[in-house]
Amino acid sequence: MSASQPERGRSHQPTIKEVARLAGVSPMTASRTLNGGLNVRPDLQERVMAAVRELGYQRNENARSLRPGQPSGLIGIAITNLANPYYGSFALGVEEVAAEHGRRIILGNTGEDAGRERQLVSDFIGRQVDGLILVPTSGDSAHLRPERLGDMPLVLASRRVPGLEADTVLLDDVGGAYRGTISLLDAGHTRIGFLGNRSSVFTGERRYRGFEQAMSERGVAIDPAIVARDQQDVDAARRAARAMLDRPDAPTAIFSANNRNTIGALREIGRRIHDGLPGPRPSIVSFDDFELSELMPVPVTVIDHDGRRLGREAATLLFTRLTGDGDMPARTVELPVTVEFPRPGERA
Amino acid sequence: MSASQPERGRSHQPTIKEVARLAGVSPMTASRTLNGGLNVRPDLQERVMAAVRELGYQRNENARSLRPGQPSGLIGIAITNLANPYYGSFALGVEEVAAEHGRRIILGNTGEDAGRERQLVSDFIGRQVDGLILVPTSGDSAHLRPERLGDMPLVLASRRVPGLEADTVLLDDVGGAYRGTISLLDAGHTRIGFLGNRSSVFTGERRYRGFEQAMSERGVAIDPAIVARDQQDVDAARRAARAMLDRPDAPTAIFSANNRNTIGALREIGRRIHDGLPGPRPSIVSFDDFELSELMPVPVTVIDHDGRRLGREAATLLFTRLTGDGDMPARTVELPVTVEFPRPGERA
DNA sequence: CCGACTGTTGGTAACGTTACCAAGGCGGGT
DNA sequence: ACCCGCCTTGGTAACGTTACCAACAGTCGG
Repeated sequence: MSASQPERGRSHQPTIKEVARLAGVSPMTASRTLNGGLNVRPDLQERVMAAVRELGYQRNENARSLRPGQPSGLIGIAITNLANPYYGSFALGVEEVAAEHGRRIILGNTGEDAGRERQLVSDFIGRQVDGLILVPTSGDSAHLRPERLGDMPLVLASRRVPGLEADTVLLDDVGGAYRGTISLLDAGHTRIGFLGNRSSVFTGERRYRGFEQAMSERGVAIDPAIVARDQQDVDAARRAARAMLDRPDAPTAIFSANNRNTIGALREIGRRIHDGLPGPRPSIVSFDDFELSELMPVPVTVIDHDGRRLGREAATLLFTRLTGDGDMPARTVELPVTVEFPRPGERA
Repeated sequence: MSASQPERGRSHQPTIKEVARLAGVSPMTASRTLNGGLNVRPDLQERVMAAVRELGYQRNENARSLRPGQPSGLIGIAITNLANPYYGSFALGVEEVAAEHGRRIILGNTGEDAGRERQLVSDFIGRQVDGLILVPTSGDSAHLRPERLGDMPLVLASRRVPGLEADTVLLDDVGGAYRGTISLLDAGHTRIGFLGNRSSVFTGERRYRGFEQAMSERGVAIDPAIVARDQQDVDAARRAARAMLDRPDAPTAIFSANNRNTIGALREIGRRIHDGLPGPRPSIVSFDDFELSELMPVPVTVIDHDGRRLGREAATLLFTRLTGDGDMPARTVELPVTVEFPRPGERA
């Protein structure tokens, strides 16, 4: 699987020397023209530009960045799961800000695999990226330590890495989960189930903490029997929801800490309604928005957040560090989330 | 917005010369070791590898690809809208296959802007990408002509570019739309509305054609009054659906040619149900899947397709061309779509 | 014991670009 | 008229890497 297969020869990209020859000037004059034309006679500039157009010349950025001090103009991004629409938006936000700064992004998908993350980071460094933005996996993170990264600027998104000081953009997971849970308590629910990720997942831990805070603040006990924190996919979430709802003391509301769990829970609820099973039709609070939540057969409150904005903030942090003092202390930006209640009356 | 701000100095990446010095060999021996170690004494290889580990050496891929004939190992991708989950999956598919071939992807978002696409392609070429994969915009495409691209391998995805011969991966838009429409006709519907894109959009045209084919085959007339082909976003789709459903001769079913139109139509239907408005509760056929379609208040048939697979096919076409004969004629792969009916009984 | 061949190593040059320096031309001030 | 300084131009070298060639050591067959 290496890159050693025979490659077809590009039909030859013109170089600056050929441009210079065609324009009848030295490569230096052509280079200066292409870099703003400082101290180049206007008529020569025109000849150079004409030659550029005629040959379809495109500067070789790789060769350019070879010279010391020249940035490559590339930003490396590693994301845990590009198929997740939220991270697609995130990548878009980063791409936009990068483009505004004349940079491009190299993108890799880790699939939550720390080994793949290490490999990607290493490759990015080999391509001389100007900085790294990553949604870190929860595995081994030795490859992100300062002694390995040198002073390569690094921004973490969505999650922190234990023991690593770096610029970070996060959501207000705790606050969002707290407010979502409070809304259930305000509506009179006292038996609330929880679906989420295990505590080793950074956001899983934070969202559970927000849930816990709200419950304890209102003096409502958390029943471990209706807390399920180990679902990674929709089917597991559905099974966990089923187990909860099959209980005689089934919850009247469910807090779901992420999109996968919400979909699973709603599938299970849909099945029960269709099959005419008895038991509560639990309200849902879902961390992560999804479209048409207002058309669900039970009221769904969503805790919404903006992946694109998270990406933009991450890129902004990176460029601030890139253009400013590299030794400033690590900063953390925590983006607000919004709690959107079911539109009144739009639900039965 | 150029890259001319002061950059912080990287703390110096070690070079192969430093590795060689530390290992007590020449740079050539170090280079050979790193490239497979052919004809290098094992003990020297070990010294080199030890030096690599000690210095944390990472080969500079940009310098490497400067030598003629060396591929850069980069694939350029331009996508119209990364925030669209379908294209996120597409990018993931490309990334996976690229990674299997030891390549990385540079990703740009065009936002349906032909000028931006031109800029991205030009930049990708400047970075010496080994190939291009794009979801083309519908604007001017002069920058994609062979005389501009040389023999840079190019794969188009989702859409063709008029007058341009290139490897292409498409969905079976016509067949999917045909089968979806047939399913409505089979269910006894004769008054079917259409929501989609204008005919200048490649998929918009193809999906309408499939719809048309099914209708004419069954001898059912298409009423232009309930055909709306100019909606780009959810709100416009909702307004178009509303106009149709407000008519005395409202359709009893709607064919929606894409996700945005489906969401808009369903929002409008949800509103009417909630407000208790009279009129039909139209069944929907939706080109593009979405989660929880089975929980909608009206039966939804989805025409499903796999963005990741489309991405994998696109990348496969590219690598076939890259490793094989560059002059083989352009190929087109048309991926099948699946028509998923509402799960029987799961709907009222 | 010699020649040929194989295996191993290193020097040189080149990829495309631009920073640095040197040199030439021109204008203005004295 | 002369000199100084600025504007303009081009030559050279260097960035990190590796292909090519040359050189040398060791081995084997005759």
